[in-house]
Amino acid sequence: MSPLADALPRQEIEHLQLTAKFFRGLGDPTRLKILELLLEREHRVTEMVNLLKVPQGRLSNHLACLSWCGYVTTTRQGRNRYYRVADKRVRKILELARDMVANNAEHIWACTRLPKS
Amino acid sequence: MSPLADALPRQEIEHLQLTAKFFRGLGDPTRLKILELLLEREHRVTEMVNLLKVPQGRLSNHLACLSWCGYVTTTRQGRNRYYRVADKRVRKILELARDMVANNAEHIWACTRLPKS
DNA sequence: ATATGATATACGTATATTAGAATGTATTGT
DNA sequence: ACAATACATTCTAATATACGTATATCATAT
Repeated sequence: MSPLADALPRQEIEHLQLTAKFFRGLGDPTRLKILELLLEREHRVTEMVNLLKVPQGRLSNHLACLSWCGYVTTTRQGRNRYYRVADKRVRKILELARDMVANNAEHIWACTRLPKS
Repeated sequence: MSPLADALPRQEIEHLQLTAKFFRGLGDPTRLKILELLLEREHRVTEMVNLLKVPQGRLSNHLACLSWCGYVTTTRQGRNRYYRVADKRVRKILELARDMVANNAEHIWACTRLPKS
């Protein structure tokens, strides 16, 4: 049962849940770094594994997450799969966030409320 | 130990973690709805409790989260506290997200990978 | 057909986040 | 001072998410 179920129609709740899920796609440092790499140019999985030094399986999971959320698209070429940023809006969102975070760094860092980490 | 610690300088990792935390602030439907309300006009806590029908304590927690992340600011007037959106960039981020989600709704919804819910 | 390279998926566990409920702190009115 | 109103904080249990590791798939080369 959604916490908003008493106040809002189901359709609106679902849309909010969807958007929340969408943003959680950006809520992980590894995925953000992947997007930074892909904003420069497309990459294969192995390239990113080498650059980020994270286990391949985990990277694939993160890539799947980004893909589901619509941040990246892929094409296959032989046994390689190329990932690239799906949309110009991704860059815009990240730039806006970067600016806002720059103004707030210490504050966010100090936050010990709901998001613990 | 951060998963990126082998590949990136500490400062960059911290910035990524900060940005991730910032986005997780938007990763909850209740907080998104709060922001929608506040994009129309400022609100007191009790007003939002009435509109959203969530327990006051929980709403305060979400508001604290939004405040730490820099999405909202507050002022006190007597025993009321008024919340408002802190920055025009908040609206922009949410609009970009709304557009992207509209294009991807079924896809995001179907995602059963990392973010389980 | 088999082996190899490249990528994807699954599962158990640790940790992070949210909900639920109760309690605490200011501020105003009487 | 006392009660009432408005809001914030804290604790615990339930749920969600990321990690670590192992394994599976898929395309190509031999």
